[in-house]
Amino acid sequence: MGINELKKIVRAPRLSEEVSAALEARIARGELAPGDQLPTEKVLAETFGVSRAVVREAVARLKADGRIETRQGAGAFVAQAPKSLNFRFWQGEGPALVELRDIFELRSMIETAVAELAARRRIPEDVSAMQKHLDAMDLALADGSDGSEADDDFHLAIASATHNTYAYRLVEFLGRHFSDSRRLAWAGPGRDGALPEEAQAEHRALFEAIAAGNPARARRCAQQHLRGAASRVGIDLAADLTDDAG
Amino acid sequence: MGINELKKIVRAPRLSEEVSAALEARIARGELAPGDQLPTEKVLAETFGVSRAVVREAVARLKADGRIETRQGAGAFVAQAPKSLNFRFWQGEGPALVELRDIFELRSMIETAVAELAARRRIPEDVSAMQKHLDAMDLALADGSDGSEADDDFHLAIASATHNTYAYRLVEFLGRHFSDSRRLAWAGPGRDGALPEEAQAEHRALFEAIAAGNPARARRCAQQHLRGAASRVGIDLAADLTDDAG
DNA sequence: TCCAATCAGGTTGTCTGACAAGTCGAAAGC
DNA sequence: GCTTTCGACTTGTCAGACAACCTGATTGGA
Repeated sequence: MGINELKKIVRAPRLSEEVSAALEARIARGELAPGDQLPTEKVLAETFGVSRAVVREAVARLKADGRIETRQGAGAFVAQAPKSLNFRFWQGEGPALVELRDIFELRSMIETAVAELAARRRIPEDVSAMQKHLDAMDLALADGSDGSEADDDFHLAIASATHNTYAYRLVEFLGRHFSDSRRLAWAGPGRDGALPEEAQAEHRALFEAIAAGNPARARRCAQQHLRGAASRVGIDLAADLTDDAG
Repeated sequence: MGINELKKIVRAPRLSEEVSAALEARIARGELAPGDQLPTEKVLAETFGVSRAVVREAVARLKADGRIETRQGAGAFVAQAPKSLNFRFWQGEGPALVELRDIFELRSMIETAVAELAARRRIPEDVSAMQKHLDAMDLALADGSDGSEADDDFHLAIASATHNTYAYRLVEFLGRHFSDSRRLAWAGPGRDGALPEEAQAEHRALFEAIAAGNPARARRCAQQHLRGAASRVGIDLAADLTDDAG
């Protein structure tokens, strides 16, 4: 019922967000299939009890997400194939452990390949950039501050060394979703343990393999690092991943 | 009416897109650093010579992308680290040919890892699903029809065999943006040549490696298949990718 | 002097009404 | 029967107004 939805939306924090979320839900639920035409902005405004301006902002958001397309004079339609990938890793509390494992695994798949490619393609500028972020992490380790940002930058520098724009963007994308767990690994359970030091050792090994231009070793180091990172948040990645791939 | 037809072809520029692109460029160029406050909507509207509604839509888009954040009463600010969930490959028509190599390369990186994982995890149901799509491609090959859909399904079946939701979704996403070039490989330049047959041979080798549960061979087959696919559209992936990774 | 409450100006969020630009189907004319 | 024209409809844009909210400065008292 539209009325019940309306009641919830009245005087809610961000009207346009509520509307876009409601439309998104309809699409996800299959009520609006790809190719279907959305109700007109006028109808939507009346349905949700908001002005057309709010509806337009909600539509603009979905359009930016690639979920719908609009044609002036014709209407708005559910997009056939979204042009952007929306990994909704978790909403609300946190990810299930199974999902976390999948994510770490995907990350491992990609970053090992990235490390390998970086070892082939890196130029001196890439190496010095990596070195810089590695030093920053050393520093953070020494004074006990948060090195998760340098950690991020280090991995991005590796991705940058592939000289492949899309690989870089994918790593960047995945890294954003990992900022929480990465920060956890820095400031989390192992404050008194040697967890960050362990990670840093892995970082250094990975760095040296890439700097030395050894693709196979870079791959192995990246794999080991990702396994370590996973284990540091309580996930065993090596369960059925024997190391015959290196 | 020649002019009007031309106008039809060249999509009319949306004002809000121009504004958002301009703002995005400013951010990318560093004129607006993370944390900086954007000019007010009023100023932006005057600057670009558009109404505030257009500016708001442009801002809404950047907000949806996570590039900026707004606080009612305070202003709009460049996001510290974009935390968008969107991985947008390109906006508009499609990638430039120069970028195609990067994309094929990324695809190769991912699908080789996917094939390897699929070889470890596949269960009988996965194998029969792959077999089904392989047969469909054989059929399409025999009667000369379009097998690109079965081709898609085959690769998705492999991704599904990893039993990793996110890996599947990533392959699905990449595949969608590759439908054009894949169709090209089927119905394109090699109508009289043996290109589809060549691809099918690669498919079969890949299938058998996964079905046999041989991760290393699956990886090699996937890599060879992607290289073949790239070469079929005129891209040489093996330029600096020696095969010491298998 | 220091601190807290208050106030004023500015900024985003929303509403309303209007017109321009474009689409689509049906009626009108040949 | 076919093409053209027209009109209703939809999205895109504009303008002005008010509400909700934030921020910094002022003001008042301790």
